[in-house]
Amino acid sequence: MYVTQRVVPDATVVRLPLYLRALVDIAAAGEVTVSSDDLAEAAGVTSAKVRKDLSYLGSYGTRGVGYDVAYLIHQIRRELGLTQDWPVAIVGLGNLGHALARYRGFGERGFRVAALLDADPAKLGERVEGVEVLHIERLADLVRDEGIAIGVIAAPAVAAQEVADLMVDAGIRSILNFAPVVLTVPDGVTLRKVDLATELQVLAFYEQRNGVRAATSRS
Amino acid sequence: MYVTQRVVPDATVVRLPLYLRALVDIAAAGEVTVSSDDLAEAAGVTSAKVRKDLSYLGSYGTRGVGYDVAYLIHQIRRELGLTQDWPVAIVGLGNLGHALARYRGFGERGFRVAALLDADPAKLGERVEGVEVLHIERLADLVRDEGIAIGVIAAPAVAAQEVADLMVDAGIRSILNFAPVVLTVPDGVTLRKVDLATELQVLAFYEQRNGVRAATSRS
DNA sequence: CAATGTGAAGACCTTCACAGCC
DNA sequence: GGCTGTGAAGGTCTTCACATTG
Repeated sequence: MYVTQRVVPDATVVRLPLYLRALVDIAAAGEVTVSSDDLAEAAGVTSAKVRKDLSYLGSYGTRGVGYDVAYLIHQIRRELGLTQDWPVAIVGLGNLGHALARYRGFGERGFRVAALLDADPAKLGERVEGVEVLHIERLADLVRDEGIAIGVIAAPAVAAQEVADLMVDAGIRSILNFAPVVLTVPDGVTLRKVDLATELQVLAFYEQRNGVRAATSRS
Repeated sequence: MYVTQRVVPDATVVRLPLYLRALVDIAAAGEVTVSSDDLAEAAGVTSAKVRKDLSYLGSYGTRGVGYDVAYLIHQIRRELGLTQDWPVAIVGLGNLGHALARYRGFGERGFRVAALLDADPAKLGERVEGVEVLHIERLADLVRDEGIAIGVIAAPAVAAQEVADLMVDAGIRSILNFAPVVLTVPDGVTLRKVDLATELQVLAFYEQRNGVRAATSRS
């Protein structure tokens, strides 16, 4: 058992998907190499940040030339673990769960919606994009049979912690939570959250601050 | 009055909604005062962070006692600009746009969905939660008539920049973008983004880095 | 005595600026 | 000459630790 040593900073990790998307666009435009300046522009960051971030992955650029687009795409995919398919389970098929189940962006990026689960008997049996909605108690089976490693919580806030516990018990170690509630998970489980109302509240703060009097912008 | 220039750090701003939600729960549980320790636990952060964050708003606590829950809720609401209602426009009524339009969490937190817009004639006229879907060209009128200050982009990636431009032209200065693309807006416009596929890619990174333990039977 | 409020220290992240290499 | 890769500097955020206060 070895302790994982951080090589890539967290701040860099969240930008890698951004670079990846920009690079895919650049490749589609027929470019073979790209400079840190151009990639920075496409990703909406500074060129110093691009160079620093990419330097954590290794020395994949060529001085005086730039980065080989196809090679860099490959390296970032490898670093993000996107050379394999990740089966995902979505729990909770209300409005948001349905939208997520139908979202094409997941499949396009290698995340296959392998299971849809709900606790409400009225929702069972329905098919969304060809995947049948099963009862939540089937989760552990599906994790084992489908190799599910990532769970998405789209359940109501009151049920979210219970769903998280079930996911952890079933062996899931990566959870994306959309419920507006603070979840507790054991060490070794990675938890990220997307909080829609919070995003609007943060916008309201800056709107109010800027609205009172013209001020500097944030982005 | 405002002799001191009070600057709330960005990192603190994004936590204020978290504290607010925790405080509302605590108030509902009948608690009158709360310590930084308890609030930290409820919000999933450290108590030092809570005290530091709240100190940017002013000295609202009482040493030896804690914070008055109702008063703190009021102060955070005021700081976030949540003492007023914020009319929101959602542009793009695909899967995600529909889900957002039906999401109750917005209304509960003072964000009223005042307008639904799309460019696709096939979608016009439909009503979601009582709000009619109108053509995107009506945006400027609605911003003026409804006082819309916040725009939500749920349009396809290829249309997102165009939508952002229309929003800016219409006078919107706060934008929440769900399209997986980098947007450019002028100074003075606040832009935040929610990128669903990116969240999963970040999870995949940590899932991979934490080592593929033999917990699942992937072939 | 309990718990806040806050300087100071430390960790982390960003930006600068330029040496090094193609 | 052009552009990467990276130490160093500069900022921002977090954590510590304790003086201060009710």
